[in-house]
Amino acid sequence: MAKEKKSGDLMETIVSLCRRRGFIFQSSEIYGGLNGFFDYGPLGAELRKNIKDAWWQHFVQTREDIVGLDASIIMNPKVWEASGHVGGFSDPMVDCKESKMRYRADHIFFSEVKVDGKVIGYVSVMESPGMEAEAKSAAEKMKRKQGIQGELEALSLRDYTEAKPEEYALIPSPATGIPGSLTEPRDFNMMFQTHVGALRDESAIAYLRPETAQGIFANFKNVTDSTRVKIPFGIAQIGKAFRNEITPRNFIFRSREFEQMEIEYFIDPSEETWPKVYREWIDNCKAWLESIGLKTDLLSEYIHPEEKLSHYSKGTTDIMFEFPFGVQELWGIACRGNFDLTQHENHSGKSLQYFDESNREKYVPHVVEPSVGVDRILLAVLCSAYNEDEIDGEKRVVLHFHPRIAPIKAAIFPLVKNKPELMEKAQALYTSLQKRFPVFFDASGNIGRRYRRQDEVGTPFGVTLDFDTLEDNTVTIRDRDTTEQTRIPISEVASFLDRKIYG
RNA sequence: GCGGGCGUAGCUCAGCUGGUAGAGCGCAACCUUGCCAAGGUUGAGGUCGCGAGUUCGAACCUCGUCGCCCGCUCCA
Repeated sequence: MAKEKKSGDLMETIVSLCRRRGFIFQSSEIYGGLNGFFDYGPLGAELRKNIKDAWWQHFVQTREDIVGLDASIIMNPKVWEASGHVGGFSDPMVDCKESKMRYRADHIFFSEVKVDGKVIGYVSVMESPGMEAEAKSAAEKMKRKQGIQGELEALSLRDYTEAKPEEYALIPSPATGIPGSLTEPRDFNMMFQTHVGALRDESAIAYLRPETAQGIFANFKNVTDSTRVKIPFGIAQIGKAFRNEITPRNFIFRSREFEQMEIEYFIDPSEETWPKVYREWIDNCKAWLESIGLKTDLLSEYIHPEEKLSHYSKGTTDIMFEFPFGVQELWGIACRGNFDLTQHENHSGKSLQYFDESNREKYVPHVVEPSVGVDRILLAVLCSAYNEDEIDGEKRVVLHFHPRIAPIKAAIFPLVKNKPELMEKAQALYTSLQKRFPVFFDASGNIGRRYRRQDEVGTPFGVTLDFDTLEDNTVTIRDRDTTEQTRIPISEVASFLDRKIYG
């Protein structure tokens, strides 16, 4: 839920930095770009990979109860019928021709106004807790205005998707009250379509997946048959998903091609189990976000109100992040019951039951689903890390990335360029470190400038070789955040970095 | 998609009432430099988002298109 807006300036600054230093570019920019698609540059690609690796390591490789999966992007279209995406993954929209507002059709409610069985007009209201009362008072006002006596019948509110074509001209817009100013509902299916095989007819239609979750559900049986997982267990997946969003916005926050990191954590169906697991997952996800360096005070939780939940959902909580453009969803943790597996049972005709040895019971497992976007995390990481401070009165731009996810771990600097012994030694250190860490070598310009250049891309350490190095084989390590320097033997640089990065 | 604003070098911008482009920063090379964007010299980089039209002539006017920002909407 977007709350108050802050200045967009910070966002623009970050977008500009991303472009300038090679984190993120607009897709196919030389051809004018394409709305809702982005390319990750050299530093962005590293950062992205580090985020995914950190996630995979935390949630898959270091856990005994979660296994990985990498499903195909295009699947049998029946998967999307079962999941409800073919029928329901669209938002019918209506525009108000007078007020220029756009609404989701199922957010507008309307009713005919009847007095003594005679229709005297229509009222419409926006979906809200008090919409019944609001509609009733509008109906009464209409009755008074038309000077009609008699008994006002109870209103029957329906949403705008249920309006009959002949009613479009009669229903007023909630914004203006003028009948007929709304357009008819128009469908926006958000799935990208393609064709599989040479024929381009109806039978060949397929979709780019709009979420990775269904790849997990569709493989539930494969995983339980081929591994020895026991409930509770999870299946994790990182992969691209595609949604033809009506309005991609806020840089990479909502794009048309994005990457998800999802887990379906399967549990027994008892009423006691899910609330506990649900809470554990919320805490676990927050802990991971903090472990990659997101500022705790920018995180919050949003619990979806019960009346907004889908019929099958027992609860959903979003971990929110305070972006420069508002507080927005970062990570959704949803308790989806056994809806998805049951749907796939029904549509595929295959049993997706699980036999629980512990109580000799057969059931379709329930699921808790933590789902997060790589690109959203990356944006949150950038926003959280970005800072401007001052060093000796000079402004500095710095990205305070956690060393674990920083694209470059350390930069190697010979203090000056015109001393061949220094250059040689620095080169040798660089070459040896390169085998273990992404490191960067820079000998151009004065040392201060080189420090600043690395600050701006979030390199946590600067290793400088100076004249003492030639005497005693020590180097200085300069800390990005404090700018303080410590001197250590050149032979200990690798283990120093290892400790700082992996703890 | 609808409405409003915008689009000149990597960045920030200048460019008079139409006469085919400039600055600062950044970048590269060299010199200098014993630790936080120093100094000097040289240099690279723009068919003014793209495409049409008007005009003798368009960065500047008109239309279209693409993209960006804001609102409606969206939720990983």
